[in-house]
Amino acid sequence: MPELPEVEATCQAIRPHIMKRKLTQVIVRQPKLRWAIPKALSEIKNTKIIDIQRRAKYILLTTSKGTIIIHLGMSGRLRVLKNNIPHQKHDHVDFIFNDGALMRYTDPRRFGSILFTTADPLRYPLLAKLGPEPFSESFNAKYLFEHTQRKNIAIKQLIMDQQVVAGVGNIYANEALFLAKLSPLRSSRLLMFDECQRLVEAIQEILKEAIRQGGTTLRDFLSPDGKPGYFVQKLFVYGRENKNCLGCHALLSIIQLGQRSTVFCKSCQK
DNA sequence: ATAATAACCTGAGGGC
DNA sequence: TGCCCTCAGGTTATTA
Repeated sequence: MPELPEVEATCQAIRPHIMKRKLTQVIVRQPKLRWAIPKALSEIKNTKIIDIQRRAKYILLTTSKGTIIIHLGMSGRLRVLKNNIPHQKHDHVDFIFNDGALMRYTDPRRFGSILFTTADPLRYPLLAKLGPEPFSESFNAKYLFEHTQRKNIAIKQLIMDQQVVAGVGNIYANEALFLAKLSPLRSSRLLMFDECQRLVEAIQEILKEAIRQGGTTLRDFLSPDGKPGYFVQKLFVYGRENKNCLGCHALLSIIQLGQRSTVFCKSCQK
């Protein structure tokens, strides 16, 4: 899926097309996503989109009647198209606007979700316990250091925990650890304060650069305007197992860590 | 309470 | 071509 930068890119791309527009109809062809799409969403009509925000990997569409919460899962995608474009196999939901535009949710694996709440979306159970945004002031070395002390797990798994910091997924966890010269296997409790400082900075830098580039292109991520993201050209380790480390030329290792592929340089990352 | 693992799905790609 | 296997941007539920 889309990790934070891809979700951010999605928000930026759909914003000019749907901001302040009137949503006239929501067509749900396949309600079975990660959770069933609530019926209230299909009943929405003539609702203005007031704001488009991102929280962690969630997209929040604020409307005059409540908030639509969208998560793209592993393979989800949102695009804005002209109306009347025929739907294909995995085009599960269409959001139709009064100006003829159509925002289409496509998701082959259906790990994503589309939810709706009339209450504060940040209090919604799935969002309530999320950790700080990586660019917020509360995500800093002291904060991360405290979390490394609380649990004893591999540092990679710690930074992928959405309750520790929101938005870091498998690609950017690998990349950030390379940038910080830290082994993904390091026990969190053994991190020094200055290593936490480095890691915080690495996470921020890698995400910032990825956002600047418009996200990463892998199998099926295209930003909603149809352009691919370009970050893949800048990946140091992800997907480069058994290739040469771009720092020292040693062969990059690949291991499984918490069921996720983990690529790193045994020589550069300690 | 914490940590590992199973589960939810479909499609792509490799080996034979 | 086709079958079988493994793997893929995530996160929750279940088990130990």
